[in-house]
Amino acid sequence: MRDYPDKMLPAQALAFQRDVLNIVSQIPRGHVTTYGIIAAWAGWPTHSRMVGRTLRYAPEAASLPCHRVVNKQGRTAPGWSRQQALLKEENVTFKANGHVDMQRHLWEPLL
DNA sequence: AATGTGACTGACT
DNA sequence: AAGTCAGCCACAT
Repeated sequence: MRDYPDKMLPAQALAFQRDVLNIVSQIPRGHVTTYGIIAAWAGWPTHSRMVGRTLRYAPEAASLPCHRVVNKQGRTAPGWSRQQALLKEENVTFKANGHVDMQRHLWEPLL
């Protein structure tokens, strides 16, 4: 199983995974970011789905605040109901439709 | 080789 | 607000 795009050279793949995990680790408490933003920041703007894969299979996922990653609509990960509870614990607010209030909590990496 | 399935996104209705 | 559809990729069947 690989957690990175086919077209990447091994060195790029390592950088991609490193960047993804690094960004996730930087998301401030009470904020969220999106798969697309992470992918773009890592230099592969069309690989938002790969970010999801990388997080899903990341061994050290338990030590990362990966619950602070949602899709652009503010939807939480399917099949992971606990994610919403974790976010609510840090005062992240949800809209009536069950989506994160992105307007208020979206965070983007700087530089 | 072909098709279906996602921790996705954007542009439509 | 909620669906649908087309791109998007790696993987499983």
